[in-house]
Amino acid sequence: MAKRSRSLSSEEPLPSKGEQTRALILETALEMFSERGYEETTMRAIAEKAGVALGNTYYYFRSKEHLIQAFYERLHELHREACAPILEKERTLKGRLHGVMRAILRNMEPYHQFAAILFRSAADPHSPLNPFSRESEHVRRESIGWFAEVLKGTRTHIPADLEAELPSLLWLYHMGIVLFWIHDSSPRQARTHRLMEHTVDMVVKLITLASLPPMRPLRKSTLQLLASLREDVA
Amino acid sequence: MAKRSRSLSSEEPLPSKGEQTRALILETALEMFSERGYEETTMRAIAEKAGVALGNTYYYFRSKEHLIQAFYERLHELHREACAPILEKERTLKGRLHGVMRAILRNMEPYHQFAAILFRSAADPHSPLNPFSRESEHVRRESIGWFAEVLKGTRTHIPADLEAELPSLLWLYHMGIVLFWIHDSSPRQARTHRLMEHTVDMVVKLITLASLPPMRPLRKSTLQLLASLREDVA
DNA sequence: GTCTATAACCGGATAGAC
DNA sequence: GTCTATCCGGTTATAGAC
Repeated sequence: MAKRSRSLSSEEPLPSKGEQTRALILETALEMFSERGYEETTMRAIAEKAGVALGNTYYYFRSKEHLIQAFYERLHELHREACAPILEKERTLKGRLHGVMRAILRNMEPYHQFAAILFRSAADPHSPLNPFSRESEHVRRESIGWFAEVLKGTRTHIPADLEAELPSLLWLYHMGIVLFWIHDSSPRQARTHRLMEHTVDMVVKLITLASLPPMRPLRKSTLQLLASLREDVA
Repeated sequence: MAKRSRSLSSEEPLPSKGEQTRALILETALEMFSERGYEETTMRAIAEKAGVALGNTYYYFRSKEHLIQAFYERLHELHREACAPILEKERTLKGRLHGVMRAILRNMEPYHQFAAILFRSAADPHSPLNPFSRESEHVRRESIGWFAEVLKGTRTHIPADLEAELPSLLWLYHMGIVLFWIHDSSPRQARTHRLMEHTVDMVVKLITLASLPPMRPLRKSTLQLLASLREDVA
């Protein structure tokens, strides 16, 4: 998260002035949000602490909500880093799914209080933060990609029709767990972890069951229902 | 929805002046919300159209959001009226559950656009509109009560342990459908209706299955998990 | 307790000059 | 890219009338 110094010849493009200012504003905002809370942190205060003019913060972030969008993307990067080693180590479906889910919950833990705001906006179909929105599409696609990885790395046999649909379904499952997590006021969100562990078990059993040849008709008709429900969530 | 005239001797308490003013403000606000949208309707405009002073709207509604809370309660009354006849007529579990769910979706239909705002706030664990909040407790309890009614009126045998838990679970199921509904942009929310019809079927089959004697151990352990997850959602 | 009128505060957002 | 000035609307405050 620390900004790399400008010293050198790394092959990555060096941050332009604008990128630096943008980063400065974002850092300042996130820091203040977690210290005082979202509502209590005014755009004016962010600008002042960051040493820029109010108008300038709006040059880089279209609205206060967009600062949260930026936070969301950063959280997503944390998830990416946390999931990669798990997907290299674990070889069972259960181990992989459980590992990924636990990593995600752990990453979010410091932001539990603050995340409520994120998901308030996320529930609004018109907000850019809505997980189904165009703005969130990139993040969503990549997340779904991780769940595809979860499936690919195991030796569990899964029929192709189901395997095509499962990544989106697992992503949806993970959103459900996150929704529970937001409302979970137990210490360190222990309840959510319990729910997650039990449901991961159930999900894995269900996948195994649904992959059995005799289940083919039921599986087909269920997948058909899903197809007919899909908007462009993919 | 029309305000009864003051003419008479009905046994209901006649609305006091204050109640009339309150109702006037609420009617005006809801009308404007559905015409122009929530964000576009200012408190000043509501007050002006209702012919009261701005301060007076705040006398009756602590905030703009509380106007939505009032709408939520009104919607709940619509649901109550729509569900009662269904629970008198239908005698099968499937018929009752399906009827109730369809009635709820139909009632909400005119407010699809507008309901997004409601649920944006509802997703915030700190908002009074959150379905798990103290302010929503009365409405939630009554809703859960309807689902208890759905179960009681059938001849389907359901073991006591499951029957105790089911109303809350069905309520949760119904919240899930509503969540889908909010994000459903298909004409007349046709997708949601399709989802509802299929899942009502599945839920009924699942209940029947879970009620079978051989399922007792699995049922018990699942109910135990649920108990351990419960905060005070009841 | 119900209501009016008016002014002010506060903070998110925008316009336009440099 | 950055700034200052301004707008706009939710909310609050005040002082007084019925």
